[in-house]
This record gives sequence, structure tokens and C-alpha cells, in this order.
Amino acid sequence: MSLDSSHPAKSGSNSKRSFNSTNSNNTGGNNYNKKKRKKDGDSGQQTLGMAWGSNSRSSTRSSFRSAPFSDVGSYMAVKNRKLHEQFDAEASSSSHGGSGSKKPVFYGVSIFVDGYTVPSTQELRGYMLKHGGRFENYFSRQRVTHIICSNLPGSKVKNLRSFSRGLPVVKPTWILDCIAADKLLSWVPYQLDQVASEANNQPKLSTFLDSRNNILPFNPPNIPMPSDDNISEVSDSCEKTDTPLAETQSKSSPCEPSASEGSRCSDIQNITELPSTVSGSSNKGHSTSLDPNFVETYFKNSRLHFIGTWRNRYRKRFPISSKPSTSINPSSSCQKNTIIHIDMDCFFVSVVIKNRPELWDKPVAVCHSDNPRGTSEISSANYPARDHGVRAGIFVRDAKALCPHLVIVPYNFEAYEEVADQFYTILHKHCNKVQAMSCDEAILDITDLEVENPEILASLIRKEISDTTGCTASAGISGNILLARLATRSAKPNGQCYLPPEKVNDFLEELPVKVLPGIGRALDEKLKGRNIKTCGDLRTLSKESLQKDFGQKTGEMLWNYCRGIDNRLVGMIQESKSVGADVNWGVRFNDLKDTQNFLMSLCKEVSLRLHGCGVRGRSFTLKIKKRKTDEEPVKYMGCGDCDNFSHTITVPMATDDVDVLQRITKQLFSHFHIDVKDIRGVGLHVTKLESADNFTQGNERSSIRSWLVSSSTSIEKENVNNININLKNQNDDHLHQSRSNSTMDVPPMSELDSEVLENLPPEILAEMNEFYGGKLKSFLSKRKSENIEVGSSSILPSSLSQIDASVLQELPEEIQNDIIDLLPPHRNLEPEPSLPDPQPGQLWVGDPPNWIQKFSSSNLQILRLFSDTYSQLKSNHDLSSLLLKCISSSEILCNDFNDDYDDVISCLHELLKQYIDLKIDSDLEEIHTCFRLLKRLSGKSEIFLQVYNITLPRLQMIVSEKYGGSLHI
DNA sequence: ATCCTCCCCTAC
DNA sequence: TAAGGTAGGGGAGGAT
Ligand SMILES: Nc1ccn([C@H]2C[C@H](O)[C@@H](COP(=O)(O)OP(=O)(O)OP(=O)(O)O)O2)c(=O)n1
Ligand SMILES: [Mg+2]
Ligand SMILES: [Mg+2]
Repeated sequence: MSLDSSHPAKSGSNSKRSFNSTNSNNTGGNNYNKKKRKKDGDSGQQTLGMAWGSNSRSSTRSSFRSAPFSDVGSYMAVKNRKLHEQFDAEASSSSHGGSGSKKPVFYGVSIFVDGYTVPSTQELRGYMLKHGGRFENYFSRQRVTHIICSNLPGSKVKNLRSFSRGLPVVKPTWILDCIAADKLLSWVPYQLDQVASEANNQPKLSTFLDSRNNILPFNPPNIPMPSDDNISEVSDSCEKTDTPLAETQSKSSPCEPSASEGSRCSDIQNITELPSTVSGSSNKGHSTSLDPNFVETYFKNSRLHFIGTWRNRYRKRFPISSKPSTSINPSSSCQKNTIIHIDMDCFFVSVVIKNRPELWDKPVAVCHSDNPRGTSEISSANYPARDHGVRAGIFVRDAKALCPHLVIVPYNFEAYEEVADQFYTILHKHCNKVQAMSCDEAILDITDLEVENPEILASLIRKEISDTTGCTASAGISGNILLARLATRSAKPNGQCYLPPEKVNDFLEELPVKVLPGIGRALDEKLKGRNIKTCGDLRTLSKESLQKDFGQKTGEMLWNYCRGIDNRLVGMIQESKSVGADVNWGVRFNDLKDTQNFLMSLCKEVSLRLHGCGVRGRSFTLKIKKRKTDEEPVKYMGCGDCDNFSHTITVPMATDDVDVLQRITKQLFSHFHIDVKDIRGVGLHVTKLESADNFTQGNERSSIRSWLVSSSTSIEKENVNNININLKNQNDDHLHQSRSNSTMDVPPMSELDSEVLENLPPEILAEMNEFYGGKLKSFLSKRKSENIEVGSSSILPSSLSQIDASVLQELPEEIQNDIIDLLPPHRNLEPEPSLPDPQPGQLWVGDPPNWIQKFSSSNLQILRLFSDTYSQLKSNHDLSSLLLKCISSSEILCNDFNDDYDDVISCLHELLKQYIDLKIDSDLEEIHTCFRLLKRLSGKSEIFLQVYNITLPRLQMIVSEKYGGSLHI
């Protein structure tokens, strides 16, 4: 505090702060040179791989904001977006009704705005839409009829000329005057001077009297610009030197695609697109329907994915730091804690330009695109750029408008990863209580270090970071997390700030509430509604009233934060509670096949992430964004304004298996009755996670396996016996022998459940294939293609009972048969053939387990046939999942399963009873699984207690005695 | 009261 | 062109 500790410090351009010894960007040797970016911006991240049901719930919600990409600087962007949406809405609503018989003023006119204009591009866009015209975000000679331009910088004239090719280049006042006159005026008097002067000899009215169909293709006469080359350019430019902008459209005569374009397209479209639709009108560039690897490519390039998944990578890299939790001193308030918050300055920019000193004092931003008309988002802007108002999250076109000389640099995710590594290595070296906030931001609890001067420590750490990474960091030092973070904010860039307790009140008094972490757009708006703008204002409200208005916790948080109170402890990373993946960009489906493909690759991704986190999940949610209007969103390939829909399925047994996940996802998706063309976003999330390595790698002693085996409605007694022996011996040779010796009946292929087959482990499928003399695989693929022909199996009715019999009868016979084939065999109305008696000593002695016959006779045959192979499975859990797969698949094939559940439940009850009586060996895990199954199937797990007339405490006691652990149901 | 589920909000 | 993800906190409201 001895040194300036400062205050609100707006977006300070210079670093104030105490220990600025390590000031400035002069960056000592940075040893960061390896891993140069590969050429053309392949800054790809790893798509780090890194989630099942029938208690299906669903919900719908309307979301008006396209997404809360809330960020400090996005105000303008959001405002613009709103403007667009507003005008779009107006346009679409007025386009129908409107002025009755009269044609709108700008009917047939389509403008492209170049550079800065008064009125603004947005306003012009609004006027156009309002008055029946069109507005193009990207130049297209095919669509654009007029280029609007206020004041062309000389250097740009040639550029403009090169793609305008005789299109009228007109001042924006033309539009205003047209509106004022309520008719389309000649644009000639409004022609831009620079262009007009060189185009005096051009045909005049003929070009524009009407819509674009009449535009004459001519070349503008070449007037060499001072200091400018391009004779060559102009002479042939009209064909060749079109800017990339012009590259995407076909030439003006709509019918004949040019040869060069044809070849370019074929280059780009290395994808095998089905020739299905006519001239695939809807196939835009980067949509899900075009790229089979869309998910991978997308995540590889997504900055938000990068920062969103960084935490998981950090978990692996610094596993030590996920120590228990900070030893909590309950009276944290009486102890004087010292917290350092440290955050890299304009991280993504700093890393990329650290070896480019010539850019250090220039406005620079990281962005995928340098297109001044583009809707690519700024990821990070350096401080010179921020002086112009450039912020993370705004469109590059808005950034360029705010700061015309803004330098755009591409992402380099590898480098971010590496610098973050160095950053955390240094932090861990200096402090053992490190809470990772993000890839560029951490909190240190240095209370226990008893450092005599925290500011020196902070400056030491910052110096080391700067020396090691070549990038600067800023730090805030104070008594709690909140204050340290606020201090960092005022220390940026490249500074540090100690905020002593006695300065807190002054510091907070004028601070806008929005600055407090946890107060975002929504809360800020709410508070604004009550005329609360600063923390000082906020302090005038009582805790009770805040809690009444904002909820218990939120109210308390507000009350505390505006007083600088924050009782949170610096903690280690906690285990994750959910895993998921969303894609809300580039999602454009042409047909169900696109959609299914995409969903399946999303499943792969999620499964990979589950594995990466070492967890399995029991609850699965599929979210779908459905567009609200047919208009393309303001943001290129964005999701725009959407309604959100979601379905959730919860299953009894946790899984991370991609096959199961895919089946569940198909099931989930079938619940949505939606035109796939309306889908703008998809998300798949897994919750109710369990650790994956928690499963006993139980060998022989797997009673679920024995349950399965003994439950199989075996045809041959000895066969089952063999299998049981094998299971006990775990003898592979014996197994093999047993298998080859066994004289099992092979069910006819037609009885096999292809969905189950597809989900079998490959080895097993291969084995089965041999059983059927190699014909199984072709049989399967044939079935598959039949399925595809019919469309999606997911839209099929799930059982015969859902089909109107009279409708069915009117269909041609082959189609009838097709339909019957596609339906679950077990739902056929014919009674199942009765099966041989169950083995003595099985769980369900007495009553044969009807449900098995009903729901999966083919499944269980498979299981039985190959149960010796199962014994080679790695763990108890593998087998359990197979069981679950059976249940799951039968559910998917048969939604109206209710009748069957009672039998399953009875079996589970019996199983549990025998577990508890120790008639069957088991363990806690399995008992819990049983209860979960019960709960899932019957809705309540307590039923068991009633059926067996036992109280929960007593049951828990027994279980505790026999299995040595506590039972929780 | 307490739990659970379905969201919204927030931060990076 | 462009890559609008991810996960936790917590409020509202229904089930228990
Ligand atoms: N809307 C956002 C916010 C952040 N980021 C990325 C880029 C940032 O560099 C990085 C770190 O976020 P910060 O909030 O720390 O922002 P900066 O480090 O860029 O700037 P500052 O100096 O304010 O910390 O996360 C992003 O891509 N989009
Ligand atoms: Mg930062
Ligand atoms: Mg940060």
C-alpha cells in the first residue's frame, strides 16, 4: 500500500502500480521458439477426446438472446445484433403487409456497403430491409445491384474497382433521398466522385433503370492511381484479380458455371456428397451437412472450446494440485489472509505477437478472419486496440470500424497451451495453494507462506512469467479472492496492485456493479432497473431485500461483494459433475442422414471426453436449437435466434461406451419432432457421473455374470454348465475349447437383433460372423441399407401396436413385410415359442422369467452363446454394461415396455434377496446397481423393503456386516 | 424441509 | 466466410 494502490483506474493505458520493476514489454530472452505455427494457420488444438435411458423428460424453452456471450466489450456488438434482429423482424413483418399494392421503394435493389458510411452500415441495412430492398454482407456480383460508399480512401479505389466492375457505386444519401421521396431515384447524381470521374463514359441509365438483371457487364476504364501499379491488374483483373470477396459467387449469368469456378469448387469439395438434391442450394460452405469431420474440425478451431476444455487438460498436467481442499480455517474472517490474483495480459494476443516487437505498440487482435465485413469474433485485443474500443467478443467488422488499422493475427492454440503450462509451473513453484481459474488466470493463497511483503513476491512471479514466456501478467493482492481480482483489473496491463483493507471502501464506492464477478448482464440490468449502478448504490439495500429479490444465495453474494466481503476459500480443482459437447455454429442439415451422422460423431466426441475424464454417466441430455425464423442469422453460420428443446434419459447403470451413447442419443433424438432443416444447434450432456476406475476388476466373482448366465433360458443344460465352469476357472484355453466344442444352436440370422449385433464388441461380432459362415456381416449391412432406405429407424413406430392395422393392410404386401421386418421381432403378436425349463438353482426357480423371452430372446441368445467370451472381458462392469445394453436396446425397440417391467422387477427383487442372504456372492457395487435398476424400473427402490418386510436400517446393517460398507439407496 | 430436475446465468 | 464451448452456481417449482 505504501506505493500507489489506486482505484477504479479506467482502462488505464499506462501501468501505474507499485512494483513495476519488470515493467514493459521488453521481454528478455524468450525461449519460446519451438513449435512454430505451421503455415496457413493450422493452429489446431487437439480435439482432446475427453457420457445414457428411459425416464425421459423433456422441456422446451424460448431463448431470445442467441447466447450470453457476455463480455465486457460486447455491448456494441450486442447492440448491433439487436438492431439487425429488430430490422430483420420488421422487414419480415412488413414485407407481407406493408404498403398494400405499391411496390416498396427498394424493390429489386440489393446493396453492398463498403467502408464507413454515414449513416452507418447498420442503419443502411435497416433502411433497405424496411423498404423492400436487400442488404448483402458479402459482395456478390450476382446479387448486389449497388455498392454504397461514403468516402473512399484512395488506396481502396482500385480494390473497389476490381470487384465492382461497373456496378453503380453510390453515396448513402441516395438511399435517404429515395426514402424521403418514397420512390427509387436515379443514382447517377449520387455517384461517388472518384468512381464517377473515371466512369464518365459509361452507359448511364441503362445500367440501373431496373434491377440487377439488366446490369451490363462492362469494364470500368482504367485510370491509374498515383503510386499504383495495376495496369496489368485492370486489364485482366476483371476475370482474375477479384478479391477473395468476389470469389465465392458465380458469374452474373446465372446458368452457366464458369470452368475455373467449377474446378475450384471441386477442389474444395473433397467431400463425397450424395448427389441427391438438385444443385444443392442449401449447401453452404462450412456446414455440418458438408463436412463429415465437422465436429473435429470445428472443435479444433474453436477458441471457446479451447478455453472451455483447458481445465480438463490442466487436471492431467498438474494432478498434484488437485489435492484435497485447503485446510479450512473456519474463522477465516479473523485470520488475515493474503491472496494474489494473477492474470496474463491480453493473453491470446500477447502469445502470438511475443516475437513480433514491431506489433507491440500497434492495435492487434486475435481473430479467425481479417474480413472488414466479417462476423468473425475478436478473441482478444491488446491494449492499444482496446483504446479504440475493440473488445473480445465483438465482430471483426465492428472492430475494424472502431479501429481501421487494427492488425489481425491468427490463433495459435498450441502456443497458448505451452505458455499456460509455463505459467502454472511457475505458480506452483512459488505457492502450494493455487486455484486455476482459466488458462491465463490463477489465484494464490499465500497466507501460510508468511511472506513479509506479498508485493515483492507478486512482482517476482510476474518477472519470472515475463522472462519465461515473453508475455506479461498483471497481479492483484488483497485479503480475499474478490478484492484480489478487482485489484488485478485496475493493475492491468503489466502492473500489479495491492489493495489494503482500509482502501476497500473508497475503492468500491464508485465501482460499477457490473464489474463484480458474478454480476453479468442480467443482474446488471435488473439492478439498473432499480437505479443501482455502483457498489455504493448497492450498499444501500438491506441483505433481506436483496435476498427477497434475487434469492437466498445471490442476495447474500450481492450484499457481501459490494462491501468487499468474500468468504470463499482458495480451493483445488474439484471432480467434475458433468461432461458435454455443444455445437451451435455451422449446424445446417439437409436430411435425416446428415443429422444422424452428426449426432453419431458428437457421441464419439462425448464418449472420448468421458474416457478422458475417467468417468461414466447415467443421465443423458440432448439439446436442440431450433431456428425461429427462416432468415439466415446475422452471424455467418451462426445459430441466430432459437428456441431450445431438450430431452433427458436416465439409465440405471453408468456408461461411457460410445455404442450405448449412440443408441441412447438416437432414442433421445427420436423424441424431437422437428424438421432437421430448422436445427441450428445440438448439445449432448452427461451427468450423474461415477468414477470409471471405481469398478472392481472382479474376475471370477462376478455375480451379475452368473446371474446372466443362470438367467439365460438355456436350451442345453450342459452348455450352461460348461460356461459356469469356465467362468470360474478363467482358463482361456479351456474357454476356447469349450466354445469350439459346444454344440450350441445358432439362432437364425433373421431372429438376431441387428441393433444388438452392431453394438457387440468387434471380436464377438467377428466370431459370430464365423458361426454364420461369414454371411452375418453382409446380412447386417443389407439390413442397414434397408433401414436407410426407409429413412430413419428413429421415426418408426416402436411397435406394432402403434400402427394402424387398417392402414397397414392397404399397403402393398412387400411394404407390409418390410415394416414388419423393421419392428422388433419380439413384439410380434404371435406368442413366443415356449422354452425349456429353467435350470434348477436359478434365481427364478419356479416362474420362468417371461420378460426375458419377451424383450430380448435374441439378445439373450447372443449373450448365452458367447458368454464364454464375456469371461474375457476386463471387468465386472463390462458385463454389466452388456446387460444394460440389452435392456437399453429392448427399450429402444419397444417404448411401451411397461408390462414387462413387473417381471424384471420381480427378478431383481429375488436377485437382491439372494445377494443379501449371501446365496449369491456379490459386492456393494452390484447391490447398489440393483437398487438403481429397481428405482429406475419401478420408480422407487423402497419397494424391496416392503416386499421383504425389512426396514432400511436393518437392511443397511446386514449389508454392512456381510459386505463391509454402507448401503445408500 | 429437502431433494430433484430443468433451466438461466456467469466466467474464461 | 468461420469455427457462438464448457461447467458450475443457483433459482423456481414440483415431488417426496
Ligand atoms: N470472450 C472471450 C473472452 C476470452 N477469450 C480468451 C482470449 C483471452 O486472451 C483469454 C483470456 O481471457 P481474459 O479475460 O483474461 O482476457 P485477456 O487475457 O485477453 O485480457 P486481459 O488483459 O484483460 O486479461 O481467453 C475469448 O476468446 N473470448
Ligand atoms: Mg488475461
Ligand atoms: Mg483471464
